[in-house]
Amino acid sequence: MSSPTPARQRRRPDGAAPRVTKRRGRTRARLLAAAFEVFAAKGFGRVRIEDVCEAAGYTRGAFYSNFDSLDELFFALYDERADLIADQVTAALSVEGAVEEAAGPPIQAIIERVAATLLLDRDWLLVKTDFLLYAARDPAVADRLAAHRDRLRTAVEQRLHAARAWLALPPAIGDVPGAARAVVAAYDGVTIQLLLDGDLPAARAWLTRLLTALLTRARE
Amino acid sequence: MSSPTPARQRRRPDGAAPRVTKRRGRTRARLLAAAFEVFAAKGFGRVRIEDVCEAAGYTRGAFYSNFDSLDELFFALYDERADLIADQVTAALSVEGAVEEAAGPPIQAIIERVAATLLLDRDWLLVKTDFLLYAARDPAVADRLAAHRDRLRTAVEQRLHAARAWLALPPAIGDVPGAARAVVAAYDGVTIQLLLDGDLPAARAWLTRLLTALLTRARE
DNA sequence: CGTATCGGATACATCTGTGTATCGGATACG
DNA sequence: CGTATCCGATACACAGATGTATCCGATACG
Repeated sequence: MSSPTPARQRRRPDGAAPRVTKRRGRTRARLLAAAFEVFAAKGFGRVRIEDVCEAAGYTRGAFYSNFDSLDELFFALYDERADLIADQVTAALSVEGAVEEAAGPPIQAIIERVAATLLLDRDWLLVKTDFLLYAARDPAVADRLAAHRDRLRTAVEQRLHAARAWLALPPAIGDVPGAARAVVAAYDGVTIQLLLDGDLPAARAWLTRLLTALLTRARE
Repeated sequence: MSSPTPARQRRRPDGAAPRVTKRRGRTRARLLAAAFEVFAAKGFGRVRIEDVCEAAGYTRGAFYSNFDSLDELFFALYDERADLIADQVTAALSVEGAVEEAAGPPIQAIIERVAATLLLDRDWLLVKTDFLLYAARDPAVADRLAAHRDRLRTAVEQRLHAARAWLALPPAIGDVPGAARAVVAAYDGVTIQLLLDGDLPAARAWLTRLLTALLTRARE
């Protein structure tokens, strides 16, 4: 939706536009879907190009017709999914979506919604963490990842901002931007735990507790 | 120190003890040290056996004489460093070491010490996260990693337990074991941020704020 | 429906990394 | 100081993955 990856076109000596596609889009999508499965299952470092092709039901010819390298596929996959997730989170946290929240202090509702929205799919966390480690060793990739994190953080921040009248943040957290960063940190921390034990409901419950401690003050 | 990896010995047809070593220990140590550098720099998935040997100043003969596979080296490296870190943290958080803390509420002192002790070396975080991703896809490895995390969490928990008289935990955190888990989660969350931006002082400061919010109540 | 272009399959050349067998220098020990 | 054992170096055979050149069926378009 946002920052769409431009559809890669085959090299052409002249600048003429290629006759373009339809079958192409399908195979590209299938390759990306298969790549997600394979990357999640085996980890980026253990994936061979042929693994992806086999999972998608193609041979390497299809791959090289659509991508130049496994890195390029990996990046395209990350961009696609990251945008998807960011859109979902933004929508789920948009103030419009909160009309049914009636009058009561919405902080708890925000917390529940954040915990339910951010922690969806362990496979995505696996791929995302692979990407994180790539980024940690390559500044250019780090910028790309930071952009995605900024989207998430901003979505949280705006939601908190809309509810600032009901907020009583702990002094150590300070203001709304700090609170948004704290939410991201808690999310990251719980992610690690979820990657290790695979217990999604427990991770959600634990994230809820952490967020409650980070975003609310004990009754004065 | 604890759970030392048994020194691997070359296969012998008979059960006789080999004449044993001294040069061997040195090269093994050098290989492990070089492996740490290489793994941190390139990531587990991109490291070739020869990379480690070259960094250590040996050829592959030395490697195969000491290890059976890159995995075995990686595990040995992780065990070695994880034990080292766990010992350091345990020592730094031991109640004995806290005698100079006078009378004042020691919670803040504990927080400072945890933040300073846990966040030491970005390279270690890189290797540890590589190991985490390995563990996330292999339950047997996950157990090994969980053992290390349990050591850290227990060290924190005991320290908090010793200071429980001064503790006023937020209701969402509950008891001391919960607080120890929260500390680990905050540490994990800040780790991700540090991996991305490489700003160690900022990470320490941010961890301090998070821990303050998680471990203390606003004045009633 | 005919045809020009496209997209994926196939086959091949190459490269990189691995594992093993063997050799010669180093080290422990009498 | 001599010698038996050990340990790392070297060379080689092999397996697996990559990238490319080419071919043929599929698809868009007139």
